[in-house]
Amino acid sequence: MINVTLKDGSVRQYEPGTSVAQVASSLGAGLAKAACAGRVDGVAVDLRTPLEVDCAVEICTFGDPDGRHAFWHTSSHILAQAVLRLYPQAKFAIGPAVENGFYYDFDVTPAFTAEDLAGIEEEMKKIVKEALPIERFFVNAAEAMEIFKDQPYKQELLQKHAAAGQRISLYRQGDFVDLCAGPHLMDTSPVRALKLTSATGAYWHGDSNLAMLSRIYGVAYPKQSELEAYLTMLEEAKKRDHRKLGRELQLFALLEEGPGFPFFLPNGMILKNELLTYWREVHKKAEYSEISTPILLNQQLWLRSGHWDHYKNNMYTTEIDGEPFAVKPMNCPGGMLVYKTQMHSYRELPLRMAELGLVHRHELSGALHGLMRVRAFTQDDAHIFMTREQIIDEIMGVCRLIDEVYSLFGFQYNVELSTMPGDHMGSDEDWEMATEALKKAMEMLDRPYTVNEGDGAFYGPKLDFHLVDAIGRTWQCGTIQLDFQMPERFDLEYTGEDGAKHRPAMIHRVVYGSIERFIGILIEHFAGAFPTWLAPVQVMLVPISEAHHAYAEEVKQQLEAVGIRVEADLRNEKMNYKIREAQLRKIPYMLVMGDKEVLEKTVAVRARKEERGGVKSVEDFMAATVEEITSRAL
RNA sequence: GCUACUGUAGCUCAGCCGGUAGAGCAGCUGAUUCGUAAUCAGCAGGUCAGCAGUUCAAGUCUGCUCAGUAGCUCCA
Repeated sequence: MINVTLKDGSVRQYEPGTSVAQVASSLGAGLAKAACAGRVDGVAVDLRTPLEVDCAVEICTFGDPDGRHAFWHTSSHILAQAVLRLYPQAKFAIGPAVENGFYYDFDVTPAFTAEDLAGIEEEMKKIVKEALPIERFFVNAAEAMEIFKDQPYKQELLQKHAAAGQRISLYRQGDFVDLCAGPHLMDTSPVRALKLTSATGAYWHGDSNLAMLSRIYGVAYPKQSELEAYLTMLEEAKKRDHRKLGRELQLFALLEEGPGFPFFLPNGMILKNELLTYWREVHKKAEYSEISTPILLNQQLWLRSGHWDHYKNNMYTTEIDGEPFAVKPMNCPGGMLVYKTQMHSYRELPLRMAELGLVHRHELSGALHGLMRVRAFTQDDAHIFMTREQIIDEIMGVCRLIDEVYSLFGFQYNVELSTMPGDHMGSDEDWEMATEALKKAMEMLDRPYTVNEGDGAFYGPKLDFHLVDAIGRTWQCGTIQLDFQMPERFDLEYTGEDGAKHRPAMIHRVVYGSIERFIGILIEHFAGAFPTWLAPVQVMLVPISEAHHAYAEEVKQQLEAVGIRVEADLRNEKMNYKIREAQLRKIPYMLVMGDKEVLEKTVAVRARKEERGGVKSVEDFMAATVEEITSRAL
């Protein structure tokens, strides 16, 4: 007998070969049929995995990651089965569960379009109704090749297994058999609420040199109400889309005349300038100096920096007096030249030079996305030149700076360490040393991070800071890159204590990342209702009728005198109309003024934050608002 | 760049089987002077993304180009 320790700690005995599902069903009616997968000793397993040794078993449901995986994976098989029934000529690639649902890739001609989805969805619902048992079985490589003789993509996948001499795991549900490691549900019936969300293209193996397949995405839940909740969440997310809000709040514009080149409107410019003012304050405190370098520089410089060899495809070029020039895609080479304009002593190090540099990169047209992905953007860059001994301290200093800035906005973030890519400059030893330095700094700060192998910049490894936005997407913003290559290429030097010349080490780093992307994320994070210090208009004055205009003008001058951004709505409109409009513009405060206020020299405050509302003296309102703005309260 | 889709007034959208463009909001003018999310009336707004083609006739059909959307690839 095998001893099985259950989730609650109790121990039961089962015959060898009993499956996790049988354990589950012995624990209570319905469990085995529910949308669930099993875990044995904390490892996700298929429910029918036989128990062979003493173990701890827990049963997971749709609510946890393993349960979802099994549920969505089975959903993708149902999708494939439906496609097999309706499009027998389709070739099957792969169909995994993903973060929010599942997909399956097919090779069909013509490619699937959105119109095809309804029919496939209907067929899927039939398969769910049929409650087909899902059966797992194993074959050898030759048998598998026979089963998939008409499926070139499956055959390609099988070749790896065949070489390794492995037995091949297959799943069958009714007339459909797929190559799959599982886990899956026991049968197709729990997939009650499903929806196919889109039909798109996707490269085979994610490689843009290979064939483009037709991918169908879907979501599925055990209950209709859960599906509806998910769809509602998507609708809510749409409402805070920065492209929509950017237009409505007149923050920025993206016009056909400049694809990927954003225009900042007056309101957006206020927001941007507030961010930059704060940025300069923080950097001054952290002992950075500020420089500015040209946008256009001679091609010779880009050859020297390595950008011409490694980044040419993304660079805009032109010619001046017969000489080739390029628009800068990065600020570093300019920064190197600034360093070289003078001799440097070890006494000056670490030398921190910041630059709000406008860079241009030719991104693929299909990659552009509002302010999040553009072709011209301002990096809040800085280059730190230092001795090797100072590296760890400087990295930690930048980490703390990034944390301080992100915290101000209430952002969560996670950190990734990206290591040496295939296309890189410099020796393996330098890369090793640089990577270790980044790791060491993170360990000393006791910050968690994940490793992203081979994703570093061509000149050095990096720590990437990913902000988590309002709907759970992550965006790469801050980055810290340690670089031994540029100082070498540009022959940078400093004079050491010993009077000899030494090579400084260098860090590239950004905090916001790009001002444009950061603004995009801020818009979605706050759904356009910015904290008062960032709001383009902080206070709207709403006189009830013309008789109160003079008082409104008077209050306006008082507020302006202390630096509050205020507008008076003196249009010939009803108060309700003015309030509605100010509300839609997401202005933090509305001051309503009628006979009563004029007489008492007060204002009736309608505030976005409840606690700031009520009737107040102008002085009290001003003092509280100035405090809120200067403290940059959320 | 690739796959699929979309493009009509500043914005949101209608426009059937091809017969020569329509609404609401915003804007302008006038009336109205009002207590916490839309006062009423009138006026003005469009080379139907662009360029070709089919047709007696194209917003509508076809092709190409441009731009956008969802993904893929790439990335701050």
